Amino acid sequence: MLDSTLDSATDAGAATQPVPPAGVAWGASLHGALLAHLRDYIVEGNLAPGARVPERALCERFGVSRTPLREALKVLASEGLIELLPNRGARVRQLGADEMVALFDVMGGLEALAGRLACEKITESGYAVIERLHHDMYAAYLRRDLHGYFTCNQAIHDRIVEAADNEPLATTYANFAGRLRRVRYAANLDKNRDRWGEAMREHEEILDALRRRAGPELSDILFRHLRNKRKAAAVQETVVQGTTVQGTTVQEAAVQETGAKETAAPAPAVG
Amino acid sequence: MLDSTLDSATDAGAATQPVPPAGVAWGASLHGALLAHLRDYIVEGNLAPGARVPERALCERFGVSRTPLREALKVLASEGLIELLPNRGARVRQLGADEMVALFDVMGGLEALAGRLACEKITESGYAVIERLHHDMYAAYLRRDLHGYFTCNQAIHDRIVEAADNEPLATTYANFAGRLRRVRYAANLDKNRDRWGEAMREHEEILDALRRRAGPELSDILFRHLRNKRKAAAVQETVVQGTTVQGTTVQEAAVQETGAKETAAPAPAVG
DNA sequence: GAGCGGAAAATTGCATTCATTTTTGGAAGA
DNA sequence: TCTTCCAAAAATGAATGCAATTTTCCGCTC
Repeated sequence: MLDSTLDSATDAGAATQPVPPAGVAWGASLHGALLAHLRDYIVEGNLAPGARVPERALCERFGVSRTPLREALKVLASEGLIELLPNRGARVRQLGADEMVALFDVMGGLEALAGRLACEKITESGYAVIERLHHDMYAAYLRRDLHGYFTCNQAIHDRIVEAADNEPLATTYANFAGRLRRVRYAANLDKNRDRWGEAMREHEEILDALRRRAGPELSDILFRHLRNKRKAAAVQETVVQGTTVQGTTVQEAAVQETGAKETAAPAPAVG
Repeated sequence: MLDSTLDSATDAGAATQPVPPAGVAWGASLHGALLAHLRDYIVEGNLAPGARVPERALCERFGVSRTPLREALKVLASEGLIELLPNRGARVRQLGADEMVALFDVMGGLEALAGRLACEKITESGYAVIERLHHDMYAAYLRRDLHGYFTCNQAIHDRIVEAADNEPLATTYANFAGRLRRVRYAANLDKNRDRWGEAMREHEEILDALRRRAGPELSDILFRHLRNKRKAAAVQETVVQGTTVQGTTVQEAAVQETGAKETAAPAPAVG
C-alpha cells in the first residue's frame, strides 16, 4: 500500500492533473493511484530537474514492486515530465529556455481555445462566478496582496477551462500546467509593478470579452495575455523541497544542484 | 459506400505520431519501438472500437513478453487511444458523437495555434512549399481528384504545424490526429460538393492570411475551418480490418469481435 | 427452451527472477 | 598525483511465476 507520507504531497489549489485522462476510473487501480502520486511527487519538485529517478528508492517509498512503478514512469515520460534514457533509466526533465517558451505558447493556445469554447457554452451563473473571482482579484491587486491575487488568477483561468466543457482539453491543459509547474518566475510582481498593472488591465479585457461572449476576441486576448506573462517572467527553474504548501504553510527552500534559492512562497504565475 | 478512388488515402502523408514525444530517442529501446508499433496497430483500426485488447495474442504477434506490452498499453491509455478497466484489461476507446466533437474542437484549437506561430516563424521557402501544395490541391479540386485533394490538404496542415516549430505542439497535434484517425466521414465530398467548394475557398483564405503573416487572423480562420469540417462530416466510426499498409508488407486480415467489415477505403478528412 | 448456479479455464495485476548494461571503486602504471 | 584499466556492485530491461479476479461453459432447474 502507498506510504502515508505522500498523502500530504498534493498542492494547494493547483490544477495539477485532477482530470482522469480518459474518462476512466484510473484512481481505482493501483497503477492509477501510483501514477497520480508519482506525478505529484515529481511535479512538486521533490526530485531535482535532471536528476535520475531512483527506481529502487521510489519502490520502497511507495511500497510497490518495480513493475507498476516502471509502468508509471513510462506514462510520465509520455506526458513529458521525465525522459527515458536507454539502459540508463529515467531522469527528471529539465527545461531549457526555448522549451519553456514552447510550452508557454501551447498553454496560450490551449487557453485561447478554452476561452473561445467558454464563450459558447458558459452559463450565466458560471460567468457570475468568474466575475466574482475577477473582482476579488482586483481587490487583492489594490491591496497588493500577491498571494490572494495569484489564487484568484489561477482560479479564473481554471474556471475558463472548466467552462469550455471539453474533457480532452482539460486533460491536456492540466498536463502542460503540470509541466510548467516547477518553473518559477524570478521577476514576480513585487519587482515588476508595471506588469502587474498590465496584467490587471488584460484581465479587465478578458472579463469584458467573456461577458459579451465574444469568443474569437477572448481567444486572442488570452493568447496575448499568456505571451505577455511569459515575456515578463525572467525564468528560472527551481527545486522546492521539503514541506509543501497546504493553505498557509510556508515552504522551505532547499537548494539542489542549482545555486538558485527561493525563500518566499511560490509565485507560480504572473498574470 | 465510399468510393474506391480513396483506397490509398489511408496513410497517404498522414501525421500519425512520428514525433518523439520528448526529444528522446524513443525508437531505440524495445519499449519505444513496441509502443510505436502497437499505436499504429490500433490507429490503423486492426482492433475494433470497444473491443478488448488481447494481451496474449499481441505478445505473440509482436514477439515480446507481457511486461513491455503492458507498459505500452498504459502509455496508450494515457494518450487516450485505449481505456483501462480495472481487472478487465484494456479496450479500444470508442468515441461517442460528443467526444468526437470535443476532439475536433481541440484539433481546431491546436491548428489555430499552429497557424499563429507559423506566421511568426515560417520562412519564405517554407511558405513557398505550402503555396505549391495549395495550388496542387486546387488543381486536384478542379479535376475532382479526391485522393489528390486529400493528400495535399493533409500535407498543408502538417506543414503549418511543422512551421510552427514547436515540439510539444507537434506531439500533441499528432496525438489528437491519431485519436481521430479511425473516425471516417460518411458524407464525403462526393456527395457534398458544396462543402468541397467551401473548403477550397477557406483554404484560399488560409493561404492568403499565411502569405500576409497575419497570425491572429489565420488562427481564427483555421479554427472555423475545422469547425466547418466537422459540421459537414456526418460522422461514423468504422473499423478497417484486413490489409494494413506497412510500407509494402501486407498484413493478414482477421475479423475480430465485430462482424463489421469495411472493404472500401477511408476518407480521412474533408477539407 | 430460457434462466440459473458453479466449477474450470482464461485473464489480469503484480512480484520475483534473470541476463545485460552501466556505474562504481580501487589497484596498477605513468 | 593523475590517469587508465578492470573487476565488483548496482541498476536496468525484460521474462517468468503466482495469487486474485473475471469470463466461460456446462449441467441443472424451472
